[in-house]
This record gives sequence, structure tokens and C-alpha cells, in this order.
Amino acid sequence: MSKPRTKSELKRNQILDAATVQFTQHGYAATSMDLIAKLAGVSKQTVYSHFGNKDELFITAISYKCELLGVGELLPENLGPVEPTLTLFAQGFFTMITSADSMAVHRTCAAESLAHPHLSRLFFEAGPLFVIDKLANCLAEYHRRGELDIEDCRQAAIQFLAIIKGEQWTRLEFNIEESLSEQEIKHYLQSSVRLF
Amino acid sequence: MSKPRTKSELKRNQILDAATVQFTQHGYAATSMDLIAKLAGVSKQTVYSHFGNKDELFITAISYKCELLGVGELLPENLGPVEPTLTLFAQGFFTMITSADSMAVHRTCAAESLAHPHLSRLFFEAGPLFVIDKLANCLAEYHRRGELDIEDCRQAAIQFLAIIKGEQWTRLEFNIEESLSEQEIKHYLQSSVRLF
DNA sequence: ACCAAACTAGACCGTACAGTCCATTTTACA
DNA sequence: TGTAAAATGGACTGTACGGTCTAGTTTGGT
Repeated sequence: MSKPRTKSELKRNQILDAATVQFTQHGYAATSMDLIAKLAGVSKQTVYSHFGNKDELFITAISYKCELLGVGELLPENLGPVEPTLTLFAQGFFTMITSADSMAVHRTCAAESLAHPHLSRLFFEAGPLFVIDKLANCLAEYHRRGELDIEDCRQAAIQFLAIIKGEQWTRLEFNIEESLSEQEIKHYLQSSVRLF
Repeated sequence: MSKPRTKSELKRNQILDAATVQFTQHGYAATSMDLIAKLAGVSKQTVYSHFGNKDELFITAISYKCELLGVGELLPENLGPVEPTLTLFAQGFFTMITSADSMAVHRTCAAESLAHPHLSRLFFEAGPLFVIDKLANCLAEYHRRGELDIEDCRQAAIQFLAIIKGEQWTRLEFNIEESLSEQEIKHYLQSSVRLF
């Protein structure tokens, strides 16, 4: 986003903000262009002059939201000892993917994956795929150092990430009221790291 | 479903069939009552006399589809030796959850989890939760026999299931064209079983 | 054969929404 | 300060859909 130079850019940002919130919160179909315009404090015509149609605005908004989630900063530049590093990563990753924002974007992209395959691919590459590769590289580094005995790093990364998601994530995906306690989750994550 | 006794029941089944296909294939919002009536070869009024409104039909249809998926028959009654049994289970489970039908229902339920929490809970309990418990019991049995050394069976079951889903499932979730080869998947599943 | 229940086709209502149009005002910039 | 671009708001179009109503027809049990 950055500094809005002109008033026009400012409006554009307002629209994008409103759209992002609505689309991620309520999905594509349940979000109307009228509402976005209203929430952005802008006329409908202005919305259409900045973004040609609903799809264009949708894709722009979700892509923007993906950036904001900041998947990139989960692993430190310089890797320390294996176990604490992976534990910290597991916690960070878990917190990120179970955040309301992340869940909302995921839900929306998955729901629209048939109608907007281009968008869901964007999300898949910027999210899951990106993390897999990053972690795989990290594991490879540990392997090179001789601190970890793994044959296929990419596979291991996938398995590790899948385990971290575990049950709690699925509960959130289906909007189940009762979630596991922090105690249980912490215990689960620890046991998962140990499994490796 | 079973034997339709009267013509009325027959119509009801036709409606339910059409609704199930449409809802699972295209989701809730994108499915119209007019279309369902048309595809069922039935008048709209008949649809409304059998199912009070769209929501009711939706929930009935998805629940019905959940039954059809037959999650129950993944593990044999009498458990054989550990490794081949788990391998077979892993393949069966993977095949099931990556089937077009299963994906469609999952997608639809997840997408509607905010608008229809009751429905998504139904799915969660009949699907993921059910399998977790079933596998956990199975692992417990192996533990009792001394064939498996596991402290927390439920946790282990969750981890095992999560791993099986792996990357390929997420690819399907986001409707990504390229999927992993059978070779890769088989290799992945084997390595996952071995991890245990 | 009769009758009540179920079904039919299609018109109809109200609403919501994507997208357009237009006449007027505001903004940016030279 | 003048002018072109951008923004406004509200009316408007067309469409789609959920749901109702009605008048007439078919079905199934007695």
C-alpha cells in the first residue's frame, strides 16, 4: 500500500481496505459492491473506475491480504540448534495459520477455488507452497550440518507442517465452538516436534 | 434412501438426489431452487412441500451425502499385523478423502461453516472426528497387544491422519491443476507409515 | 367411483445485486 | 485561475432468485 500521494490513491486504498475486510470476512457472494462503496465512504462509480468489476476487486483484495499475512518471517536467518528452533517455528506457524485473518482468507480462497482458480492458485503458492519450500530448505541445511538425519527434506517438511495443523485447525475450519485448550495444544505441539 | 413406496416418496428422492449433486458440486449460493426442481423433474411447489425452504433441503442433502461417503468401513473388524494394516488404512483413507465427492462435500461444508454452523458440525463429527476416534481405538488395541509403543493414542491418530492428507489434499482443496504423480503419492504414504 | 392428498405449470411478488448513466461538484495541476 | 480528470450520488436497467399463489390435474386408498 504505502503513502497515498493523491486523493485518488487515498480513495483507492479505502476501497481496497473495505473490500479486503468484507471479502475475507463474508466471502465473495455475500459481499456486495454497494456495501463496499458505502464502507469505503465512496461512491459506487468510484469503485468501478478503480476496479473494473467485482472479480477484479476480489482478486486484488485477496492478494493484498495474502501479503499482509507475512508468511515470510517464520524462520530466522541464522538457524540455531535444531529442537528449540523447530519448536519456535511450530508455535509461530500454528499461531499464524489459526489466526482469524488467516482462517478467513483460507476459507474464502478454498470456497472460490472452483469459480476463481487463478486466485486460489495465488494463495496456494504464496501460502502453503511457500512455507513448505522454506521449511524444506531449512531441514536440508540441518541435514548438511549433520544435525538431522532425513532422507527426503521436502517430504519431511510436508509431514511436519501437516502435523502442526492437526485437529485444532480443522475445528476452526468448520467453525466448531469448543476448541482445544492452550494446555492441550502446547502439549500436542511439543509431542509433534519430538516425533521428529 | 431405500425403497420408495409411494410416488410421493419417489419424488422426494428425486429432489434429494438433484439437490445433493448441485449443492456438493456448486455450493449453496450458486444452487437455485428452480434448477433443483427442474433437474428433479418436479415442480417448484413440490420441492417446497417436501422441504420447507432452501436451508432445510441443503442440510438434508449434505447429511445424506455424508452417509453415502461411508467413512465407517475404513478399518477391518479384526486387526491383523500392524504395518500392513496401517498401510492399507492409509491408502483407503487417502483415496476416500481425495475423491471428488469427498472434496466437494468438504469444500461446501467449510464454505458454509459461518452461515450454517450446525451443518458443518454435523460434517465434522461424522467425518474427521469419527475417523480420529476410530483410528485412536485401533491404535489403543495395538498398544494393548504390545505391538505398538505409543503414549497418547488419540494424538498419534491425529498426527497420522494429518500426515496422510499431506500436500496433495491441499492441492485439491485449491483446485490446483497439477497434482502429484501416483508414484510420488505411494512413496509418500509408505514413508509416512514408516515414520510410525 | 369418489375424494382427499399430492402434483403441476406458470404467473407473480419482493428483494437484492452487478453494472451503467448522467448531471453536478470537487480535485489536481499548469 | 482555468481546465481536464476524477468523484459524487442517485436514479436506472436487467437479471436472478427465494418463496407464494392459484387453478387445474393426477394419484392412491376405500
